[in-house]
Amino acid sequence: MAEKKEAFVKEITPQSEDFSRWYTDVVRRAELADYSPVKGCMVIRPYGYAIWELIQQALDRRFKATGHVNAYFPLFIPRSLLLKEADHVEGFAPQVAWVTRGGNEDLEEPLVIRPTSEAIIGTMFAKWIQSWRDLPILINQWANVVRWEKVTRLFLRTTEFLWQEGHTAHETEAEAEEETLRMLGVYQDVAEHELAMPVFAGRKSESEKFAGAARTYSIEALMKDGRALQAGTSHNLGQNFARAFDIQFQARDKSLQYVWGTSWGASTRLVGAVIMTHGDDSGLVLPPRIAPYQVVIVPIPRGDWRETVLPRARELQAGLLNAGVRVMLDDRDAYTPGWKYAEWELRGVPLRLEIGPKDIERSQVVLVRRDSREKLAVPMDGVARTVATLLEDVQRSIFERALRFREDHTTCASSYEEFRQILEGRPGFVLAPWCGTEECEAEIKSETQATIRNMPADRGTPGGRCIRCDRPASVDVYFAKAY
RNA sequence: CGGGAUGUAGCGCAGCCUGGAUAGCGCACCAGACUGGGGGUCUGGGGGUCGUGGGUUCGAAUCCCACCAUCCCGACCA
Repeated sequence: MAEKKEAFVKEITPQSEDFSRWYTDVVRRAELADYSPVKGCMVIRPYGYAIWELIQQALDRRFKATGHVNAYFPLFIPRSLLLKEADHVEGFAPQVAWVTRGGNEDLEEPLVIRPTSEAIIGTMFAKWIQSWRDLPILINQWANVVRWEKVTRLFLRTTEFLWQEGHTAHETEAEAEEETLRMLGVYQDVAEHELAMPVFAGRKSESEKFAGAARTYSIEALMKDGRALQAGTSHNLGQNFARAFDIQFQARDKSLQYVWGTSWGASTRLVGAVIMTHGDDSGLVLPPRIAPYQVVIVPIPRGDWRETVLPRARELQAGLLNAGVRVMLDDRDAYTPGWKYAEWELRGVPLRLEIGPKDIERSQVVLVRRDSREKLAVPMDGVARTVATLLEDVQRSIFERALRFREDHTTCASSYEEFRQILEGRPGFVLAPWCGTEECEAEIKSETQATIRNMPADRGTPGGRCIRCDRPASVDVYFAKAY
């Protein structure tokens, strides 16, 4: 069995041997991305970008459905604007790239390349908002941002990355909180229903919250190596940026008030999350909803296949396209069928459709699932329906598999000893009570490398005691070693 | 940014220690033929500023210095 598995794939380091290397191998071999000549910056290749586009669409249609509109703000932010919100500057200063020269002259005022756009968007909001009737403002932007990272990894952390950032302004605190949680819910929905990736949604600790936010929420996913990955964040900014950027409106009672803000973002990191949630030793396993090709047709070239098999393959392709399936017909004759099987499995295509002379004789095709490698012969009539059903089944199966994995790797700890043992032996999420102090949080981090990922909203712990200091704890929190 | 490792063809590597003639191997790539239901076979072929810059030397992939890049492990982050 092990030998057989070996035969399926070359060129990829097994996950069990070196997970990091497996990840890099898959990204490069599947042609999702490549290193560029620019330090810390990657090139997203067409296949990887196609995945991103599908994720974008999944997010974007939900943003639109919740009343948001897209806009675009400048890449550059004048230094003085960034400085306006104290926590914000302090948080981002170490990661900011500066532009100090334009053409042959030093700039009067240096520009930062946006690490995020609160400053510039807040400035514009101040101009656009006069009255409560202008509220809420619900804007999203798709953009690139730059954060000067010291250590980079393909998709997970690069100097420049693509994301979306939503920015909203509201009349009341309650509305802002509602918006923050609504968008957190959108992220959770996309993660679970499009990416088939189960996540824990919850609130970040004070030390982990966004620089300048009142409250930060996140969705946290579990990668196959047992480390957690933050996959999306939503911030309630309170009135912090409103005060810093003077975003005021005349309220219904004629008084002058500061708006309540939110911002929320998800990035190309999601592509990395998908890879590490579903991938196996043969390569990528893509959720059908975001797979650039949901089906690959491999014709079996035998004898006069170009006259017999290929036309049928084209008909199948047309039929599937017609049914709204993203399908690729791999009719290259420089490669053998076996080679193509391995190649498209490596690239994570959820379903393979084989058609050869024998199948035509029997009016059938052979379908093979990427997730289970299950092979089944199905009648050629109605194949589009079968494919649609199977795609849904793959989508559901890989979500369930990922969910089982997360459940198997999520444990409750009641003592610090137990807590440490879990993190050593079987990495994953550990749910444990926490007293709420930064001291305990920091000590746990330095002693175990685990950080607080987030705090589930629905988990109070009456009578719980902090895992670290044994003082009464108010909340259960998810700890994990994280990316 | 600290600790460690590695840079030789698209990818993976050998050669370096002990300097010497035309820098090799596997895979990939190109041409053709035979093939084809789980990474085919044969024949022929193309491709290298040996990471970059300096130095030592009659001579450097090989020795020395600096820089750069990538990976791994830590501190910071989406």
